[in-house]
Amino acid sequence: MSDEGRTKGATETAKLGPPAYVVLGMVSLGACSGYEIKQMVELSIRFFWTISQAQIYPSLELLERAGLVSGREQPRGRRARRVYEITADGEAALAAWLRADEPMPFELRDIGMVKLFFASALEREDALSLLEAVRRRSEERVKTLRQIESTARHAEQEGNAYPLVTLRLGIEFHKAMIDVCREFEPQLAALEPGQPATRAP
Amino acid sequence: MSDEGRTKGATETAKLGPPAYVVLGMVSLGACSGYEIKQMVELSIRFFWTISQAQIYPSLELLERAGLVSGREQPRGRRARRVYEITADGEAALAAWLRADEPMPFELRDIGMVKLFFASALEREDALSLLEAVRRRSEERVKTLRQIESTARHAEQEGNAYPLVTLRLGIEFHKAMIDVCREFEPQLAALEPGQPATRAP
DNA sequence: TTCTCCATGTAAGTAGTTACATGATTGG
DNA sequence: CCAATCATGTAACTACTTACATGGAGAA
Repeated sequence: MSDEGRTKGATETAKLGPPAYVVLGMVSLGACSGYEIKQMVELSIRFFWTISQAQIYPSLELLERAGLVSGREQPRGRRARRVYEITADGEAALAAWLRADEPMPFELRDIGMVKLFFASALEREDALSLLEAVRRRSEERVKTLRQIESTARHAEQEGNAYPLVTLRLGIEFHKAMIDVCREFEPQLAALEPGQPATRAP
Repeated sequence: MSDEGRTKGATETAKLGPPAYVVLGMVSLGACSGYEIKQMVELSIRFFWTISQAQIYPSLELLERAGLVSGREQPRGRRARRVYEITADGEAALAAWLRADEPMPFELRDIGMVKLFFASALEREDALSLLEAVRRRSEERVKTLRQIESTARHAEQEGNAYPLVTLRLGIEFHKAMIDVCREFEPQLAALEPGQPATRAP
């Protein structure tokens, strides 16, 4: 516990939640305005973390009060705009969060898998289309992620390989899901048409 | 706001959310009491869906009012206990939900991947331990899931193959994550010690 | 007797979203 | 001039969790 720096920063830092750190991280990567942070999230981490606009502006205020970012008005023409930069304290706080060995639960909430789990309540044909729907969803996702790949490779060339790592993580686990679906589809298809999806005991 | 639902079944069914269908599904698989439903969730779908006890009892009431389950008091000794069975309407509603082609978003919220995405703010050593932590987490998860495998195989032998499908889905996508981590670990380790985790442009 | 499990229920709180509200600027 | 985009802010709401509250039953 580094209770060393006892600017009010340190005390406030303790209560920051993941959304605030996400905002801080995006500012550290060069996102200036709240609007830009939202866009950057949509272009990058949206597949494993989302944040709504309504969370961003309060988070920025919080971070500024804690001294982790500094903001100033920088209107574009007559349109109001506040831009932020990360401070030294902010860099330290971000790194401390990244290093912290708190639990990192893998939180998955997937109605698709839930439905599949209960698919014994369906007839074979319907269960098969459910399985196919789950597969197709992952195929779509892989396609989408592949489209982002060039951006991530570009970031890698510029010295930041981590977006590419998380992208690969996403691509590969959806590919794994596709494989499992493909493995079970023929087995299901082999059952008698019109039968319940379960076999008799 | 509530149009005093006098046509029970159809109108009420429309507003059931995922938690209620999960409860319905568990009753359909033989879970009797609220307590047992909670336990069954913890033993099965907890890795892709969770439900807290505080949601279960209200859901059961809702389902019963909608005629999708029927409950009766069945105390064990002097200990109060209400047991439920799925009704024909309930079976139909469950199947209709499973067949519905609503969107099934794959919702993942993973602080581990978020941290990895921002790992360029760390020095090489710390970034490497983060990557290793993400890998170890998946290794743990695979271990846990393997322990459930026998239960799922047993269910398969008894005619319900779907728990095994979802289990395999979980195992394989975590195995994919482990592979990606193992691929990047040596690359990171190859960088100079003490260097920032990013390479120069 | 005391600990753990069985069993239900609810009040209070958190985290997050959607939707609304406002208005400037740019590009076709 | 109209639509899309840039830009901020907030009120109301939903979904869900945590924690508390209660108490019987079985086993050590």
